[in-house]
Amino acid sequence: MSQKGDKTRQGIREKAYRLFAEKGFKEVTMKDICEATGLSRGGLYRHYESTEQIFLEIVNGFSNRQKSDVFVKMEQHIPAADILEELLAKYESEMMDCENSISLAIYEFYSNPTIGKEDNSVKKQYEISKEVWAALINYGIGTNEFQCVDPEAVFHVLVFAYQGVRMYSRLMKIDSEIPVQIVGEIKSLLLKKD
Amino acid sequence: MSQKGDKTRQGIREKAYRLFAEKGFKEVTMKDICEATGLSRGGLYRHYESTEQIFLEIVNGFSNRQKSDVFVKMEQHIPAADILEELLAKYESEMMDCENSISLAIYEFYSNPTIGKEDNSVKKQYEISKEVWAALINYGIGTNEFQCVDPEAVFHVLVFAYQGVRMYSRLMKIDSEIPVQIVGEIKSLLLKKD
DNA sequence: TGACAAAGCGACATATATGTCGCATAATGG
DNA sequence: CCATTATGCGACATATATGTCGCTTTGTCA
Repeated sequence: MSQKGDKTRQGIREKAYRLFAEKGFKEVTMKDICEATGLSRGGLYRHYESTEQIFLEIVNGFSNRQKSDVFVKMEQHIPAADILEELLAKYESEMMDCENSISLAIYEFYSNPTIGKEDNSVKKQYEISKEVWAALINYGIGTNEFQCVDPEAVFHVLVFAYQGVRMYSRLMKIDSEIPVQIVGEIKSLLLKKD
Repeated sequence: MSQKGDKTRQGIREKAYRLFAEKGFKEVTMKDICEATGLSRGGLYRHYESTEQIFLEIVNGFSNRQKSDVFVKMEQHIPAADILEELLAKYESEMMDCENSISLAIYEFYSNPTIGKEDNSVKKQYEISKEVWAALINYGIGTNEFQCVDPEAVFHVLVFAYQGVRMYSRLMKIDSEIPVQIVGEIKSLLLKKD
């Protein structure tokens, strides 16, 4: 039952992801996605009825993946420092992956008064992200690897300041060392000196 | 000669500014600006031929104003701490002024591959901003009010991290204390303890 | 105040995106 | 293998934004 449809939808999401990350949400049209996937208009509309729907399915997808990743590693008793390292690396690679990151598209999507006003998927993603970080930090405090810090504060610095820095340095086309510094500061904020 | 035209153009820029700040760059159409100003299509096109042109004129306008403001105050030998306070307050009020700030629209404008690719106005604005901050910080170091810090680093933290935090806290609809904390940290980074 | 220029108007042609529909083709399961 | 359903196609109607143009109205200045 419908294996091909699933594959097509996944292909659509993958192609659309790159488009959203490169151009932002509003800049991407159904026609663009048609061209990227090789589907015709009718073919695409068969699976998704709007860019909004595609976007939301992408966004919801990867916050859930992130969540399970970290929780699985904590259950395997992998050192908190290692999980932290990996999570930061994932942020890093996501940002580097495309000319511009998907984060801005998410911001654009959510801040736009005409779209996604009653939708709370992005807020939900934020809650999930916060939950993941809080769990990791508390876990690290439990294993005596991390200092006693406020998980929420660390999360805010990371997600907000770090991504803000990334965005703006890319905007200004600066090879700024600031993002690297911030990652370093987050680590030193968390990790116990020994 | 042409006083009315100047006044109309200024009105267009003022109305358009609010639209860009609220909705981002791409979301604003010439028709929107018509409605906001009360002008007809033909009337608007008489003055500006695209939203891009209007946007650039706005952006170029206010970085130049900021520059002269700070330099005038330094010439009047106003204490560096006071100028700093005022500049931070201006950032703050600009961010609070609209539902969303113009900063995002600037980012959107510049990062969009299809627009403003060869234009360097935004980069120029960045250079001007950096120049202003560097001058202020060096001035404060000269008057022995500020500690010896790297002006560029402070600027980056301010513009990048601060605005990133602002953006994301608004995105997530959080009444975060982080922006306030960051301003506090910038001040303590700069000001000498006495 | 009258002539000329500037500003403003709205209909029109053009371009592009959306969303739909009947039909064609390909996959699936009995 | 055939019937049925899922998938894919492209033309079409609709909607919205752009940019133009001839005409009217309003300023401006000699």
